[in-house]
Parts: sequence; C-alpha cells; structure tokens
Amino acid sequence: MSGALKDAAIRVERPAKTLRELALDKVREAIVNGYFRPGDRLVERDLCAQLGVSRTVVREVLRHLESEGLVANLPNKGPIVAQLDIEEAKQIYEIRGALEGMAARLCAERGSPEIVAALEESLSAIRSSYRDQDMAGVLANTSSFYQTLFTMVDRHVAWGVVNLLTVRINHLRSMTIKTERRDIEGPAQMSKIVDAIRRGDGEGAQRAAMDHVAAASAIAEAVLSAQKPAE
Amino acid sequence: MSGALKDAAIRVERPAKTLRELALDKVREAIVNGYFRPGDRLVERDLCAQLGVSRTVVREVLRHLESEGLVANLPNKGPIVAQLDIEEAKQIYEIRGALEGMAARLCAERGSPEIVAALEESLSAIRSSYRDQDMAGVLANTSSFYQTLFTMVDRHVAWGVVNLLTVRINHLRSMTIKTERRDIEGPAQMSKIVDAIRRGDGEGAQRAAMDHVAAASAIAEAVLSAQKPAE
DNA sequence: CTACAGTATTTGGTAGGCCATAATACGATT
DNA sequence: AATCGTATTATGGCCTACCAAATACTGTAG
Repeated sequence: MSGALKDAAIRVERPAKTLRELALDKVREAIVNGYFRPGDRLVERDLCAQLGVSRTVVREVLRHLESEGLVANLPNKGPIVAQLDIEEAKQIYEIRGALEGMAARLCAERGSPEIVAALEESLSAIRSSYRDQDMAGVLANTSSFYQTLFTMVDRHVAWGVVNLLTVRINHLRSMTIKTERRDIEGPAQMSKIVDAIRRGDGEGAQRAAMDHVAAASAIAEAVLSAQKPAE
Repeated sequence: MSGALKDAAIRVERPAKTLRELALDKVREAIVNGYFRPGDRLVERDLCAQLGVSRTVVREVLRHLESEGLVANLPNKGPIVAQLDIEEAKQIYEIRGALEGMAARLCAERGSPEIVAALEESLSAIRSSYRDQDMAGVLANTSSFYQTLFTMVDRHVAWGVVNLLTVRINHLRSMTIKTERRDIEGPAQMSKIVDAIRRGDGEGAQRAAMDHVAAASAIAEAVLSAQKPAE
C-alpha cells in the first residue's frame, strides 16, 4: 500500500474506509493479538463504548468475525471470542499444507526466475527479522513469502482461504516462531521450498511446503498441549 | 427442507434459529438458485420489505454473505450479487480438488469398511436421482458423498471450507450435472474414488478425487465460456 | 441455609431518523 | 441546441431509542 498519488492519477483519493471496516479491523486485531482472550465475552454495548461507534456497526462487525470463525455465538448469551481447540488447529495446519503445497508445486512448474527472486527476498527478510528479534516482522515476512507463493501463480482465492484460516491460529503462529531453534529451522525449511522451485521440481516443492507446515503444526500441538493443563 | 410438523405434540415450534439466520438462509438460497442474478443490486430497504424484517437484520445478512463471497459491495453504491468469473471458478475447483483429494486419501488410509459403505450408499442415491431426472437430488446426494468423505475422517474444517466455496459455484454445478453423459461419467468417476478407498490405495483415491473435480471444472469452463459471449 | 421472587443485564429485533453521496432530472444560460 | 449548474431522489452508512425474552444476579423470607 504505497501512497502513490503523483501525476496521471485519475484516482485521487483512497477508498475512504467506512467506519465499519475500521471497527472490524480494530476488533479483529484485538482478538488476534490477544487483547481479547479466547472465551471472553464480547458485550455489544461495551464494544460500542470502547470503539466509539453504534450498536449497528458493532453488530455487523461481530457477524463478520463470526463468519470468519474468530467469534462464536452462544444462543441467547451472546458472542465470545472463539476458543481454538487443538483438533481444529491441526486441521487448519493440514489444509494450509495442502494449499501451500499446491501453490509451491505450481510455482515450480512455472519456473519463472522472478518467483524465485521474490521468495528469496522475503526469506532473507525473515532471517533478518529473526536476527533483530523482531517477531512481528517474522510473521509479516512469512506471510508475504506465502503471499508471493500464491499470487505469483494467480491463486488469489486459495490465498484468501489460507488467510482466513490463518487468523484463527495467529496466536499459535506467534508462539511457534519463538520456539527453540525455529529461527534456524524455519528459514531452512522454506529455503528448501525455494530450492525445489528453482530446480523446477514440482513434487519436491510441494513436499517441502507440506513439511514446513507439518513442522509448524507439530510445534503448535506441543505448545497447545503444554499450556492446556496449566489452564 | 421437509415440512415435518405434524405429530410429536410437544414439538411446538422451536425456531432455535434466530430470525437473522432464517433470513440469511433465505437470501443465500435466493442467490444460489438464481432468484437474484449476478450483478443484481440488493437494495437494503427492498430486502426489508421482501423478507419482512428490519434493516438491522438485512444488513447483518448482507455482511455475512459478503464474507462468504456471494455478495460484493461496491463503495458508495451498495451490495450486489457477486459475479463469478471463469478464473475464479477454476480456482475454486482446483482448491476443491486439493482438499477432496486429501480427504479421499485419508479415507483410504484409514481403511474402514463403514466409510466405503456410506460412500456407496450416497453413490447409489446419486445414480437413482439421475434416473429420476431429479437434479436437486443429484446435487444433494453428491454433497452428502463429499460430506461423508470429510466427516468420516473428522475433517470438519476442510468440509466447511469446501462448502463455503461450493455455494459460490452452485449454479455452475447445477449446469455441469446436466451435461451430456454426466449421468454416467460422474458416478463412474466417483466410483473410482470408492474403489481406491476400498483397496486402501491412498494415492489412487487422491488422484481419482482430483480427476473428478478436474472433469467438473473442465465442463464448467466450457459452459461458462459458451454462455459469456451470448451475454 | 435454602428457595424463591424480584431485579438487572444483555441479546435479538424493531422503528425511525439524520447525513453524505451518486445519479438523475430539470432548468437556465449562453 | 448544447452545455453547465442545480434540485431531487435513491440509497448506503450510521445513529438513537425502544421493546421483549432469556439469563444471571441478589436479597430476603422461611
């Protein structure tokens, strides 16, 4: 999102986000990075106050988040932040494996150097974020790595699906990347994906991508089952 | 939608569902089976009148359908029924291939006879629906075939994703199943999936599932590109 | 200490109104 | 007649206020 507004720009202004979209982003973010914890009730009127908007807007936002799977609605009790159980998390990782594997294979089969270059750029950004202990940066750059994987072969729908699912496990992601040695192994696994793509090895690229999320899934499972009993 | 309401006296009328959900289903159905056509504007106040509910409800419904991809929102112009372009449809079929292939493989690897039995039941229901020219039945039973595939190995999330995507191409589905010889080839392809599962051949099951949606995708593409120029 | 009645909270849903913007119709001016 | 404002309308976005029903809470009477 660059602020391009120079010459020849018939496009004068930004889409002017509606209040609703602003609120949606705010609440989603609040959930995703833990300001609202799983199981917390999301009382409409409280949200109105906190966001400074009307119930109309809040209700639409809650509906939207509900269909994203971030919010669950107990009948006659109201919306709460969805709880992520371990089984669901595993399934989400599995689906990501299938789709990212597919995208990786397509990238390899296309065999365009631009793809490899773009992926390598993201990858090195990830490595440097790890060096700086910038965990938010790691997440963002990992995301852009995968975005490249999907969009370079024009798989926008699949990318949308992956994104939709990913928000639901976001807090897991931020835990997995902080685990021991993940700073080395994570990029190494992703590097394998890139290597296979460079070789034009579709099968290998797919396997490497699936291995990467499988590893993440295993870590997530360990993290989840370690913290469940404590809670 | 069965009209079961007679006996069972206690069973008064427990809507369980909120008005909102009722309205959501109604509108979704109206879109899915073509009462509202792609590109049609969905004017809030008109919908209020047609559904007999308040704007609040209508707006929530529209938001929900928007996040399902059935409705698009033009800034400053309002919601319209989403247009399905051919590229997007192909991507949806591709994703279904990946996920249904995954599910089929898992079914084969589990190797439980109940799965095979359940799938065969759906399959024969499909065949008999074809015999009766009951196209709605074909769709419903096909859906239940795949539902079995996913839920028998507890992949509810993936099934949810497939469902989400499927509504967007529903009218394509209803056209593909009506094409020449689809009454024979469709079930034959699905039968191959079942056979592979029975053999415990994960690889084969995956391939068969992917072949089946690939065939559907090819037909859909033909149908779409045939009707586009006319329009 | 329990049971129960009353009270508060909160959702689900309704009604209606206000404002901003886009499109369209309608003039008025040249 | 063609063009250039200017009402009007339609509509989305947003708000306030209200009500009914379900749920949770609380204090009191027995």
